[in-house]
Amino acid sequence: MSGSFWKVAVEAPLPEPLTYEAPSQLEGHPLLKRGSTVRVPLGKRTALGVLISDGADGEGPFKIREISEIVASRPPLPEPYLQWLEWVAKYYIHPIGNVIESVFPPLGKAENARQKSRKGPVAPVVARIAPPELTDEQRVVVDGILADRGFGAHLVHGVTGSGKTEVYIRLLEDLIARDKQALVLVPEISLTPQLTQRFAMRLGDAVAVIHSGLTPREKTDQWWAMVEGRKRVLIGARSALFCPVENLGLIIIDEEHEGSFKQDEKLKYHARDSAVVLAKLYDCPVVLGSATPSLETWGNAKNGRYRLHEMKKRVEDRPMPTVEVIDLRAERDDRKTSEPRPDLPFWLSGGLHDALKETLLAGKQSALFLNRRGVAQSVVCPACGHTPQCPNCEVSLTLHGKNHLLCHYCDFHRTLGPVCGDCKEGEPKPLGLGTELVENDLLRLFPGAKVARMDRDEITTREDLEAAIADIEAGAVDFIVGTQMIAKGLDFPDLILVGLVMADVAFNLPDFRASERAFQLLTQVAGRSGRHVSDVPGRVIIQTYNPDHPSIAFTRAHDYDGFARFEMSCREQLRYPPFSRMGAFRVQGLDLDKVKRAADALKARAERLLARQIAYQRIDLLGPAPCPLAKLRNNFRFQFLVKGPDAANLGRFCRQLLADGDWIPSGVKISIDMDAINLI
DNA sequence: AGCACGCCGACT
DNA sequence: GTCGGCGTGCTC
Repeated sequence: MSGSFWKVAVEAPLPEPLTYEAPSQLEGHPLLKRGSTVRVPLGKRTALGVLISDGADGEGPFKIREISEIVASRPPLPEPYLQWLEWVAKYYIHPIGNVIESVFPPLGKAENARQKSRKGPVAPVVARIAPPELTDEQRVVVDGILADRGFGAHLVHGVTGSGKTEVYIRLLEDLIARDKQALVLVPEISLTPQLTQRFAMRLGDAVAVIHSGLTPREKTDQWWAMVEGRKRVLIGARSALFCPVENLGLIIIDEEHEGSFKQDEKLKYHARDSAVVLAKLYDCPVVLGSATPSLETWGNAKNGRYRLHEMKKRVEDRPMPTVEVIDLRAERDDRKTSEPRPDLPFWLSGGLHDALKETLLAGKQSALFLNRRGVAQSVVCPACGHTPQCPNCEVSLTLHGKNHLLCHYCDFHRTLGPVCGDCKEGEPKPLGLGTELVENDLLRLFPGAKVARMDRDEITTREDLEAAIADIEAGAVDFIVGTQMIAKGLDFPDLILVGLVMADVAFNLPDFRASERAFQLLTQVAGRSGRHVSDVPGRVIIQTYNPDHPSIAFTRAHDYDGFARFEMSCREQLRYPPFSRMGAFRVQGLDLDKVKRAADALKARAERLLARQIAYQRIDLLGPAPCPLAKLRNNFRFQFLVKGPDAANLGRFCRQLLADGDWIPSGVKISIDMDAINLI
C-alpha cells in the first residue's frame, strides 16, 4: 500500500529537496500539504523538513524512505512565505534545506518551548504616550505611503533628525488598526533599548523584539508570539525576516543603506533586497528609510521602481549642524612654524581641542568618533621597522592596553615584549591611533572630565550598552569616544559637538564602495550632533588629510543629492553596481598552491561557459586575485568576481558554474556571494 | 549539519 | 597493541 511521494526540503546542506513517501496512514491528514513541517529519516538520524510538492515520482538511485511524522505543532508556512524561501535559495545560490531551517524557531523542541520564559518581559513595557503632531513633511509622507495598500517599495529619504521613526510609527498604528502584522528591520547595532522603547511607548504590547542578546528560549517566545498573531510588530535585525508571519501587511527597513543587512557567511542574503521580494509576494508595502540611501536604492528611486519621499527638514525646524573641516596637513605644518602646542597629542588639532574645551565648560557633551579600536593600529620597531603580524591572518596586530597585541580577525593574542622580537634591539613603538589612545589623552588633557568609551572592547553585552546610554543621558559623561557603535541611531539631548578624529580611515579601503561608505558614515556621525537644540546648531568638526575628497566636501554641504550624482557617474563609467550586478566567488583552503590552482580552474570553466552561450556575452570576469585579506584564520583566500547587466542572467550563469562540484579538489571550498557588499 | 568511516600519534 | 584525533564523504 504505497502512499504518495513528496519533495521535502530537509535541514541539511543539500542542493535539492529529497523525495520521501507518505505512509498510507498519513493519507488524508489535513496537514499533509505544501508548507507543513515533517520529521524524516536522514542517514542514521532523523531531521526536520518542509513539504515542498507532491506528485514526485519514485525514480532514482535511492531507496525512498517514509515520512516519520507530521509536526502538527508548527503551522504550515504561508504560501507567499514559502515562495519567498524558494526565491532566496535560488537567488543566493544556497541549499534550500539550509534556507528552510532559518525559519524554524531558534529552540528546536517547539513543544517544550511554548511555555512562558521565567525572566521579565523581552519587549519593553512602558507607559504609553500621546502622539506628537506631525510636521507637514511627515504628514505628506505618511499619507503618500498609506494611499496604496498593495505592493509598493517606498524610499523615505529624510535628513538626520527629520523624524523618520515617527513616520514608521504612524504607518504601524494604521496597520494594527487593520489587524495586520509588520516586520521592522533595523541594523543590529542600533537595536538599542532607546529605539525599542520608542516603539513600545506608542504601540504598547503589540510589539515583539528579537535581537542577538536574547536567549534561545526568549527568541522562541517572541517567534511564537508573532506566528500565532499575539504580537503585531516584530522589531529585529535582519534575521527577523525569517519569522513566517501569516498576516504580513508592511515591512520597514530602517537605515536601509547599512551594510549589516547583508549577511556575509552561510546564506549570504541581503535583508533589504529580500524584504522587497517578500513584500511583493505578500502584496504589501515595503518602506526603506535612510538619510543616506545606498546608491542601489537611490538608483531604483530615480528610475521609478521605488517611490521617493523626501524629508528635508529636521523636526521643529531645528538647524542642521555646522560642519567644519580641519586640514591635518596644514595643521602639521603649523606645528613646525607658528606657536607650537606641545601639550596636544598628535591626533588633536588646536581647533578641535578648543571646541572640546568650550563644550566642556558649557556643561554639554562631545563625541569623538574614530573607526579603529585599541591604543594603536599596530606597533613598529624603530630599529628594524618590524611590525608584529598575526600568524593566522595577513594583518598586523593591534596594540591594546600597555602590552597586549590582538588580532582583530581571529582570536590570536599575545604579550608585547620590551624589545623587538625580530632584531632583539629596538623598543617597539605604537603606530597610528585607536579609541583607547584617544580616551587616555582626553583624560590627561581634561583632568576630572568623565569619558565614556564605546567600542567592542568596552561594550560587549547589551547591559553594557544600556548602562553607557543611561550614563550619557543622565549627563554623567562629558566626552564619548567611540567607533561605529556611536555613529548610528543614538540620540542624546546634550550632545552638541561631534569630532571625527581621522576621517581618512574610511575612504582609503580597497573597495569600489569606499566613497559611498565614507559619505554615509560621516553624515550619520555628524547627524548625532545638536538633535535637540532649536536655537544654536550642533557642531561637527572633521579632521582629515584629504579635505577635498568628495565624501567630505558633500558631507560639509549636507548635499546627499550632489554626492549621489557624483558617485553615480563614477559607477556608470566603470559599470559597477547599481549599473550592473556582481557576484563574488570565494575560493579558500589551507594549501595556498591548491587554492590558487582551483581559482584558476574556476576561471577557465567560466571562460568556457561564456564562450559556449551567447546569452552570457555581456558578463565580465575579474580575477581571480587574492582577497584584500589574503589569509584569514590560516585559510588562503582568492576572489573571482563576475559582473553583468542583468541579475537573472548573471544568476543563471553562477548557478551553472557551480552546478557540478566534482572537479573541486578536496581541501578547497568555493562559495558564491551574490550582490556582495564586503569585498574584503 | 550530524554521523560514520578511516588512517596516524601517545597511553593503560 | 588500542583509544581517539578530526579530515572526508554521504544523506531520498
